[in-house]
Amino acid sequence: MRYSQSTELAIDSLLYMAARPEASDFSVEQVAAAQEVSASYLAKVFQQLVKAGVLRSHRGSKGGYALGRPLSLITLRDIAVVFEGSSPLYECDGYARTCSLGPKCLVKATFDEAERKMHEVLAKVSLQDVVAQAGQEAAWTAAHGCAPLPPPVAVTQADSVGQGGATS
Amino acid sequence: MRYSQSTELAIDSLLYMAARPEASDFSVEQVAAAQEVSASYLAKVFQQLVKAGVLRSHRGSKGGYALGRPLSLITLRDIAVVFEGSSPLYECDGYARTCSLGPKCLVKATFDEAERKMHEVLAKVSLQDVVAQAGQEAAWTAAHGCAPLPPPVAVTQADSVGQGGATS
DNA sequence: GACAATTTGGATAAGCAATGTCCGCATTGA
DNA sequence: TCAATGCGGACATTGCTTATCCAAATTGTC
Ligand code: SF4
Ligand code: SF4
Repeated sequence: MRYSQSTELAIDSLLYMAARPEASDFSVEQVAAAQEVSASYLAKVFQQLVKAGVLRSHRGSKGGYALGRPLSLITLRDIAVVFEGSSPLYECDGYARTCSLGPKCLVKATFDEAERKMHEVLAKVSLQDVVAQAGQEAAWTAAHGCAPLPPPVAVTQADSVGQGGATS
Repeated sequence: MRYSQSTELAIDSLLYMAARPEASDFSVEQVAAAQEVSASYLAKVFQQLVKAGVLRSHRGSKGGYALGRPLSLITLRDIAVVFEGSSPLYECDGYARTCSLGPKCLVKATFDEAERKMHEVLAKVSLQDVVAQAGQEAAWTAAHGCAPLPPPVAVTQADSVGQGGATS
């Protein structure tokens, strides 16, 4: 059991956009390049986020994606449920087969409670909390000489290089 | 994201054995028949439980499986980790790619905390708790005329209220 | 209005882990 | 010895996730 890559990619992408409050429309291409994933795939992820209301899309030329709500109203839980679904993690399959215990069963009740507690934690942290903490972190790491995030809003031109043999 | 069928099958099977404390060795065939699954598959599940110490196996003629520990020392968490693994649900893939934040990142920290809380709940409930609650449940449902579990040995013989008619 | 940029949705392939089965071997009690 | 049983490996099947491509729709700009 593991969170899908789509969930992690969505969070990182939203965080990328959240860290650049000045820009209003991000193209899939731009974000995909920053996250080092294919635009094809990220496009699908964004579509799901639009359907969920987390992103707003703007079609046509000069179009792109923007956050659909204030940062403080987008929690980690909101993003997770888009890709992981909201049906219970523990399905209680045996109930349909051999077991005649139902929702009253302590097994099912415990797993549901565990899942609820998990969601409770995720719902308490919004993207705003994350960027705020990242900002403090940035100040700390800057004092030690490492770059905490790809430089904000500084990416404009100067990307005519880069496509050569990357690895090895 | 969902718990694997193996996890649910394991729990139901262990519960089946736990409800019959007199029998000491259960063959795969017997349990598989009760759970209405193939013996082939259940055998694989049991092998993993043996490796984890939850079950003890007894090879050879008259062999079978028995619980490896007292009921009170087998928690739902113990069973879950056998099939779901213990690595974090949120892998933080972007960390390896583009993100330079690490374990200090609030995203990762929050998901880890959520998972920890979840495990905390699961670790608090043992098989003993489940069978005890099922016993109480049995008394309650018996008064209403339904069969809560395939009649184990621990049922009071005081009242024989129409246990005959099984479902069609 | 033509054009370019961009999202949308469908179709679909590739990859991978979970599911499910089979069979020969090892072990053990009778 | 023999039968019953678990063990472990190999394998087939299935379904979901990942990933790509393309035609269509939309929209700003010239
Ligand atoms: S035991 Fe509890 S969890 Fe397992 S099948 Fe019966 S009801 Fe569902
Ligand atoms: S943002 Fe946090 S979670 Fe996402 S990759 Fe960077 S460190 Fe891992």
